[in-house]
This record gives sequence, structure tokens and C-alpha cells, in this order.
Amino acid sequence: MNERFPETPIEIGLAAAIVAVEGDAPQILVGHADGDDDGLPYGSFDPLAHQTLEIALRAFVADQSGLSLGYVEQLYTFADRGRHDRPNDGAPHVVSIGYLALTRVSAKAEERPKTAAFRPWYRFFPWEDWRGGRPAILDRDILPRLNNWASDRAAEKAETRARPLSRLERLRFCFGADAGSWDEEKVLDRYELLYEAGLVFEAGRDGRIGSTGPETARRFGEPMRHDHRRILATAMGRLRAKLKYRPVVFELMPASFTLTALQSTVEAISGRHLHKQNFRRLVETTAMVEPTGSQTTTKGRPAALFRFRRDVLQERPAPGLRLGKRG
Amino acid sequence: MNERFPETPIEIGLAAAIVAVEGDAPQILVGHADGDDDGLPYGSFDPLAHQTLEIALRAFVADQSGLSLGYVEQLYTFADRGRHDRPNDGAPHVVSIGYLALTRVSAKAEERPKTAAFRPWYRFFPWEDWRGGRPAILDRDILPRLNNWASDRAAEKAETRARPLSRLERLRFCFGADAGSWDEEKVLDRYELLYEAGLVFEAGRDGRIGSTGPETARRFGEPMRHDHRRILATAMGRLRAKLKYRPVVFELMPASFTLTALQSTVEAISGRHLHKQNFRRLVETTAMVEPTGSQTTTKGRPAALFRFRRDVLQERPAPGLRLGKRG
DNA sequence: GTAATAGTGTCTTTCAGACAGTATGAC
DNA sequence: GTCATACTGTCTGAAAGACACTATTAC
Repeated sequence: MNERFPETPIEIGLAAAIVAVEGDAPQILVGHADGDDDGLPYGSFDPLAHQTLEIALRAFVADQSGLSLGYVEQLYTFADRGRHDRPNDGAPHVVSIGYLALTRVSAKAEERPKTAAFRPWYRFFPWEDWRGGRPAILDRDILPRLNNWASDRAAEKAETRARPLSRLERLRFCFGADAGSWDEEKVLDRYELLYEAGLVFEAGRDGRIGSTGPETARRFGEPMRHDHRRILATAMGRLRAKLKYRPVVFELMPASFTLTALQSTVEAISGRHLHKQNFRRLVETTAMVEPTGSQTTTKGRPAALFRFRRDVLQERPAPGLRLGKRG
Repeated sequence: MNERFPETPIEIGLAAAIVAVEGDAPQILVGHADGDDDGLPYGSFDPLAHQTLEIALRAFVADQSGLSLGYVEQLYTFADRGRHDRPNDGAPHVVSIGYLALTRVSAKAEERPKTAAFRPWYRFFPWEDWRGGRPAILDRDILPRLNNWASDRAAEKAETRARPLSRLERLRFCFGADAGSWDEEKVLDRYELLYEAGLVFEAGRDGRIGSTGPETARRFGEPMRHDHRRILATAMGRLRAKLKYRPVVFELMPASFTLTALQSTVEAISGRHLHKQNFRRLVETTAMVEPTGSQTTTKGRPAALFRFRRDVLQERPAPGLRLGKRG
């Protein structure tokens, strides 16, 4: 474990989940090669070429897609053996570091090469969009199979890894026991449960036991190359969580926007509807925006335009949270 | 950027911030070589030997210190060039992945080798402990120098990296503008500001410009090897944040405990005092604990003993937070 | 006028924060 | 009794949640 040079060479890969919101659809930047599944923008890291990981990431994204990233956040480092769905063939072992980046959809779409395009993220995770009510795919397809998987006590006992929770407990934890206990932040937990149960395409592709085959599995959202859907799930969960305690939505908004547009962006990301009046009050009391003075001119009553108040970054400790005051 | 084999070999290092709480002092496991600064338990990752990063981490910690880890969470991956305080000497480039682990202080301390021991974490971050009121070191040593650093407009303009916030704004953001705006989660931001200002020992050691020299800098908390103090800062911040929305405290508690002990553990980690009645009500309404029936026998009135209710993991979506209900 | 979207006013319930109290043991 | 620590009852004010209502445009 402590020798200096492991025999397998190691390659560091950077994968970026680059998010933008167009109207009420969150979009994710993907590259598609002919006949292959979509994948996140991806580059390998050469420590000689770049001072830090983040600099390298910005550089190769600019290179590949012409996008200049604003907000960037490191998500997670994955190094599972076999995650690059090739057997041990002497190729370098790939450790991949996932990133979340936020950007605005550019007016000049022509700047982007044809190999990369924004696609709605709910295509990859159809069960995560609750804005139209509880998604039908849950009760029609997913939960019956998951219940089936969870009640297979024999298979459960045969599992190698010891687990603190039973299959049924994990199912309840991820997908909610009763109505109203759906936690929109558990995107990754749900994806990993589906993977384990062999219900996503990637599970079959990677040779997981219990897979029900690609024909069936492809219906549970569109697959991605490598483990990129896992990285996207991480990004979605993190972004949904972060919305609640940091003013990151504004990274996705244009310089001025209506409150309705702000709300529908938040709803698009968190995948659920919010109470209009309460949302407006929340925004108002946190003093995160200020009116620009101008208005929109669409049909219906014109809406006042607002801009983000950058001062809140200093004024409020952490716009959102609490644990109890000192006493 | 996209060639498969970069010339510099890459080594993956794992560093673990292993936390336990003894009485009212949070402890961190460190190894100390003679004459050298303390460092976190550290091992390099060989993909052939271990299936996943976490498995590798558990293995080498068990190997080095005899500890069997419970809760483990990945924190962050650092790959800054020069972070291992050696010049470019042909040695492999080290990418280090920081982990947070929680454990209980074992009764059998003899199991641990002499090269590793628990030490109070506030020795490394004396300005983070507000339980005895505002730490004197802040107004006596830190803030005067930071204000000095922040008002050096010439140096600020000469900085290479473009920054969205000015030095003064960042100072306010990290250390609070007025009383009451101290955010105990910003441990990492504060450490990095001090590093940039040359006020921690590591800054001088790594050859940062603006360093005030080791004699002065050593007073701002004890240094650690490599960038381990940065990893510890990340761990402290993450743990302080996580306390508020996940029941992780119980990983640090014995099987049964008094409410006072629970409160003082939370206080030890978050570095501030809490209102007793409100804390008890909070614990009660979240139904996270249940009485065991027995009591303590110390001096003073005996306290009822409680245990953690593991069911809450399934019952409540995420014990703590909110964003507003569906509407 | 209608359709469509924007933006209040105010009521109720819940809960965080704080006051000051009482209870039960050792001595 | 005193000292020390454990525990509780209740007030207040601020939000969260939800009700219905008014406002301003295009047609």
C-alpha cells in the first residue's frame, strides 16, 4: 500500500456537469459521438500543463465547447475498479473527478461545436421531475421492479458487502415510504439503488449481476457513457441542496429577470412546484434582489425586472440556514 | 491536454481526518515523526490492491492505527502543483484525496501504535473555538494583521489571479463584518485567507510571498505536514455543516448518553454554546433519541440516558432542513 | 368586455428564542 | 440544610403556509 510507484499507471480524468436553464428546462451539456451514448465533457489532467484541477477544467471546456465557465464546484472523485467498462487490459487506471459548473445559455449558440449540445437533464432522470405531479414512470415501471428486487431475500443474503440497511429499508429511504416523504436531494442514492437492482442500462453494460437486460433497462432514463450519469446524479443532488443555502440560482439567471422567471428556474432544478406568495416573500425578506426599475413587455400584465444584489454575499453569513442561536 | 499518458507519473494519496470527541474536546488523529510537524494518517492508493478508494482508506487506517472506521465521507481532492513543498524534482505528482471519518475514542488506547495519537483539533485552529466567548487571538493577533494585509492596495492590484471580491470584502466575508456574523462553517475559507496573507506557518514553508516568517506565523495555530491542515479545515467545516441536517453526531456518541453529553458534543464541534432548553426541545421534536430507562450516577441530580433511534433515517426525509413545501 | 399574467393583504399555525422556575441526587 | 446538576412550563414574536383578492397589459 505504501510503495511509491504502483505498477498500474494512473490517469486523472475530469468530467464536468455543465448546467444551464432554458425556460423551465434544466439543460446539461453533453457530447455525442455517432452511435454512442451521450457523455459529459471530459478531459484528462496533466499536472505539468495546469497549476490546479480547476484551471485544467476551465481550459479544456473552453477548448472543447467554447464555453467560459462561471461558477465551478468540485463534486466527487470516483475510482472504482472497472468503472470504465473495460476489463483489466493494461490500460491506465482512470480516477475521475466530477465537477458541477453553472452557466447561462449563450445567445450565440453557433460558438459551440457540433459535438457538444445542451440536452434536458430529465431525459436522463425522468423520475426526478415532479412538477407535473408524481411521475407515472415511478408506479408503472420503477417501484414494482424495485419492490420485486427488495423482496428477494435469498439474493439479499448472498450479497458480499455488509450493509447497515436492508434492501427494503434502503428502498424506503431513497424513494420515500409514504406520500410526501420524497426527498428531492437524494438523486444519487436513487440512481445507485437502481444501478444495484440492475434497472439502469449502465448496470447491464458494466456486467452487474441481476441486470434485466438493455431492452428493459433503457426505459429508465437515457444512459450515458462510462459513469457519467452517476456524476450527473451527484451534480443534480448537490445543486438541489445548494439552492437552499447559497445564492447559486443567480448564476443561471440573466442580469435582470422577473420573479416568476426566478421561481420557475428554482422549480426546474428542484423538480417541484413552489408556493408563489411564499416564494416571493422569501426572496423579499432575504433581500437578495433589487428592482431594476424596468419591466417586461409580454402578453399579460408586465412584470417588474430585478437584479441580484451581490452585497448579500457579505451581509448575511449564509443565506438560508440555522441550528439555533448562541445561548 | 488529451494525450493518454502524461509524462509525470501521478500518485494518488489518501489523507483521513479522523474525528472523535472526548468530553468537550474534539480530537483528531495525527501521526508525529520526531522533529517533524503532525500529519494526518496518510497512504497512497494502488488500484490493483483495492476495489474502491474507501476500501483502501479503511484498510490503511486499520493497518496504521488499528482503528476500524465507522462513518466515512469523501471531502475533496487537492492537486495543486507544489502542494507537497518539494520543488519539481522528477518525483511523482501527488493528487491527494481528503476524507472525513468519525469514530469513538476507544477504551483500549493501547491498541494504537505510538506513532498516532488523538490531539485536540483547536490546537490547530485556536480561532475556531468560541465557547469561551470571542477568542482573544482574533483581536490581538489575527485581525490587525489581516486588516493590514487587506489595506495593501498595491499588493492587491499586483495579484495574478483575478478575484470577484476585494481583499477587504473577503476579509469581511470570512471573519464577519460586525458582531454576530461569524459563520462557524467557514473554517476552510478562513484558513485559506490566512494562508494567502502569509499568516500561517505553511505559507512561509511553501514559499508564499508575503510571508511574515515562521517565528511569527507559528502562533496562528500549530502547523501540519503538507497540506493536511487544509484538509482538516475542510473536515471541520463539513462536519459543522452536516451536524445541522444529518444525524451524524451519534457516530461520535457511545451507545447510551445523557442529553447534556449530546449537547456538549455538538457544542464542541460547532465551537459555540447552545441554548439548553431549545436544544432539548429540538432533540425531542425530531424524535431522534429515546430513553433507555436507566440513569447516570454522578454528583448532582442523575441524568436520564438515551439512545439514538435508528428509525429516523427512514421516517424523516432529511432531519433538519426546509425550502418550502409544494404548492 | 375576456384572457393572461403580475402582484398584494391578512389570517392561522408552527416554532425558535428566551424568561424563570422546579426536581433530585450527594454531602 | 447547601451545592450541583437535571429537567419543565409558558410567554413572545417571527416566520411558514395557505386563503382569496386586486392590478395591468393585449386583444
